This record gives sequence, structure tokens and C-alpha cells, in this order.
Amino acid sequence: MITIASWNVNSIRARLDHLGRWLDDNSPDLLALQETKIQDADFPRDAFAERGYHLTISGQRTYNGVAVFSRSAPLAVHTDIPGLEDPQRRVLGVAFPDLYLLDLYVPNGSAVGTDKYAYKLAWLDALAAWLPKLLAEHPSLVIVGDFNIAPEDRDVHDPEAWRGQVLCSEPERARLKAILDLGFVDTYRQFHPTAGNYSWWDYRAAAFRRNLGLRIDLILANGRAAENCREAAIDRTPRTWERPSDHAPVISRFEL
DNA sequence: ATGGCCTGCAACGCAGGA
Repeated sequence: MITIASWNVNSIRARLDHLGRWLDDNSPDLLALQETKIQDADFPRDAFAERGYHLTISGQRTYNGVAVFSRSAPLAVHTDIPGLEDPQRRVLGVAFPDLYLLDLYVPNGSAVGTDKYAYKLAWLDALAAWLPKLLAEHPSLVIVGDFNIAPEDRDVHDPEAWRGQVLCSEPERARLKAILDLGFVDTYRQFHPTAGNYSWWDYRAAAFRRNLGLRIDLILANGRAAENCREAAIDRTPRTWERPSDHAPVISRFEL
């Protein structure tokens, strides 16, 4: 069984203790991080190397930044979507003998109609154009990360309030569906169909205590990986700790 | 009661997140 996890940590430095504690409790085989907010030279490697992880990082100062912790070094690494000129560090693809893992920090989009929203849609289009080639090369492909899209109304605490807003707008949802239609399964939804399960809660307004959240952190698996996914979960535990990330880690287990 | 935060950077508030 292989355990794959994804967590938007909202700064690796601010979350160093939480991350170490969570790794000790959960021992994932692969952990994909988003919003590390640190350039590669400053990444706090030691604590994770001591735990036996190989670190693949694509960092950026202040904003964005992604990383993957794995039990062994990947055979190949991709840090960009082909054909997309983008200085923002949001993509990390790592190839292993039996699995290709793609870690994404999808742009937030700010608000519908803004330049950032247009960038988000263009970014997703470039991603979608890349995926068929990646699927042809890697029969077992898992895409994880902070998608910044709530796939459906059941992923939103108040669908009517969020209707048409960024993270929930139809153009965003259509682009996510186009990815799913390539043969990916939302692994969490395979096992947990009900509403009320979220992966992000606003820091403001006691949103976590009131469970006013969105499910925007996803683990998507293609055919072989999807068929062999045995379990999926959202771990709300770290969100209860002091000074938490606003995102919870998401976890899926595969027999691969 | 029904909601008013967090991070990094360099400043003494800002941008950005979602």
C-alpha cells in the first residue's frame, strides 16, 4: 500500500513544527506541498531528510512554491507546464518506476473578471493541453494539490452564496471537469459522497469551528491508480492545532 | 451575538491568499 498526501501548508517556515508532527503521525510515502513560500536555497531540508525523505523542491520567495517528499529520488522532474511561460512556481511533476505524481498549486484567481482570473483559466488550459501527452507516457498518473476550485456544490458550505464566485464559477468548474473527463477520478468522492466535507476554511469568522469551508484540495487518479485506490481522507486534525495552515492535508491510499 | 485572519517583506502597511 502506498500513501499519497497533499497539503497546502501556507509557508513551510511557519508550519515546520506542524509538518514534522504530522509526518511522524502519518508517514506518507509521498507528500506534495503547496505554498512553501521559500526559495530553494533556504528550504529547511534537514528535518525532513532526517525522517528519510528525498526532497524535490521548486520554490519561490514570498509566494507560491511546491515540494514533493518521497522515499526515493524520482527518475525525472518537471517544474513547468510545457508551452506556458510562467515565473510562478506552481508545478512539480515527479516520475517513479510505477507512478507519475503531479503536484499543483493552481492559481487562486482573486475574483471573476480580473487579470488573475484570466491567468487562472489560461493556466488550466495549458495544463489540460499537456495531460494527454503525460497520460500516454505514464500509465499510472496521480494529480494532487490545491486546485483552488470546488468541483461541485456539495463541496461548498453555502453554494448559493458562492454561486459564480471565484473557486466556484462555471468556467473554472468546466476546466476541472475537462481534466476529470480525461479519465481521472476524484479519489475522495469515491468513498465519501456526502456534503459537508471540506479541506479549506477561512481564518476569519471562526469558519473552521462552524465548518464553513470548501473542498478545493484534491487527489485525482487515472485508470490504473483509480482502480487501485482503497481509501481517501481529509485530515482535519492539524487545523485544530495552534497557528494552523488554513488548509487540511488530504490523503489517499493505493495498492500499486 | 453569526463573525473582525494569516504570512512575508520590509515597513511602520502592503500584497496576496480564498
